[in-house]
Amino acid sequence: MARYKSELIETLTSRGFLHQCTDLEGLDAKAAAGPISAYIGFDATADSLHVGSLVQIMMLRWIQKTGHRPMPLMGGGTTKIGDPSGRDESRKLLDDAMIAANIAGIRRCFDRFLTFGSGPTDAVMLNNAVWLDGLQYIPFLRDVGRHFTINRMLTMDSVKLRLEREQPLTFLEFNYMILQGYDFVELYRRHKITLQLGGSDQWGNIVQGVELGRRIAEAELYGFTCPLITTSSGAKMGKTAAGAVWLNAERVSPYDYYQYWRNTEDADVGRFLKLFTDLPLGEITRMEKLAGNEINEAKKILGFEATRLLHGEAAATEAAETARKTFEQGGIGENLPTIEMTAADFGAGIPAWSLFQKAGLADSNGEARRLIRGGGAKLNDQKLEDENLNVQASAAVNGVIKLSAGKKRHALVKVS
RNA sequence: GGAGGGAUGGCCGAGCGGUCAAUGGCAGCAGACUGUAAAUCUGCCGACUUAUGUCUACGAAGGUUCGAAUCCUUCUCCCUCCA
Repeated sequence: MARYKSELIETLTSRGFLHQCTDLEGLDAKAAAGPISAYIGFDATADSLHVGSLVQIMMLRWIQKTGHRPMPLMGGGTTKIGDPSGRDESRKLLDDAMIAANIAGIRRCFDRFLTFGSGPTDAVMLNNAVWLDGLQYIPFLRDVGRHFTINRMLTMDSVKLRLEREQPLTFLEFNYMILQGYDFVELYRRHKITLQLGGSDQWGNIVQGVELGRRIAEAELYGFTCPLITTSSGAKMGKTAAGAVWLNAERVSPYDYYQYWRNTEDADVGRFLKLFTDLPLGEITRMEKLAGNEINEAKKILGFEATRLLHGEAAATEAAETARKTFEQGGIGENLPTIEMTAADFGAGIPAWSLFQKAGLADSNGEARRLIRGGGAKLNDQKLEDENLNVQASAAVNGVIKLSAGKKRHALVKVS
């Protein structure tokens, strides 16, 4: 059945991770012959990764699960430059302290998905600042710069698109791909890394690295990219009303994370199960066949599994349970966002719109009013007709007032 | 160095002396339909306890005017062309 010799390539291809590879057969043979080390570069532009990076993280996870060594590379050095790929404007430059803090935050995300350590297949987190910061300009130009032609660089999409749109591209950013290519060679020399993975937008940069390795280190390097993951309706992964879906629990709670996956579009369920969970393919194939209402069961599994990977079994169970109570029983789930108030805070009563604002279901009082006027607000599951309704502390049932904005957004007010 | 063009709400983009809290589109929120989906249709979409009210806002600071996003001056940043 298997089309490939190595478990690694068989897994990655059958689960939908393959977009392009520099030499799929060669890589397959190498992976079948013994453990290899592979890396993916991550920018240190925020203190957490988000769902947009999850495909890459899952690739590293499979690297490890199939007996190889995953090496997440932090762009401590390259973050000071900014990748021009896919953007018209230059990135803001970050200073060292911020980058260090970001790297520490990102490390916590990785801990969930990879096993770190010093064993042969244990992950090690690397930072390209180690070799980039002390780089000497003239030697670098002579050793590395000579292998890059401007002619070639101008044809790279990241550069070409910027120029075609007549957007400025600074020399600083122009150097990004050279440094990324150089990273690969350094990683080969230092850690015997022979495979770079990345998103499809990194293809050009990856190929540069593979070629540079062949030229200056006689290394046989491989590049492998995964497709840019979008939803079936074309939206990029990981963007919601509230902003990016971060992997950090402080930014996005396990419950919200669960809900994010629970609300996946029908057409994406199978694909996402393959990409974002560890479930066996056979099981996923079975779930993909579910149609109509039944596909919701598959979405619950997707939500649970994705949350379990990131936040652990207990948090996933709790999130699923909260969702079940809230949506299927119309009751009160424990994990809903909650604010605390005392009976004294209520005084003679608080207007309904104010309560919605305080509970975080509306950004401003005006928005809360509009929500109620538009008929989208509920208090203890009763539709609110009057935005000025005076809510007393006694409105609490078992010490809790449940507020709802629409069908999906709920919050609790605990009255003590 | 010289000559032009531009900077408008989360984004794109109209407006070019009053009727402008500012047309449109996108995004977002809510309602209907459903399955906590998608698509579609409808409403909302600066803030203020809502008020034919006040305040803040059209790059920044001044000025002209009864009145300025719109006119003038200076400044900042960006782009294009010439040298």
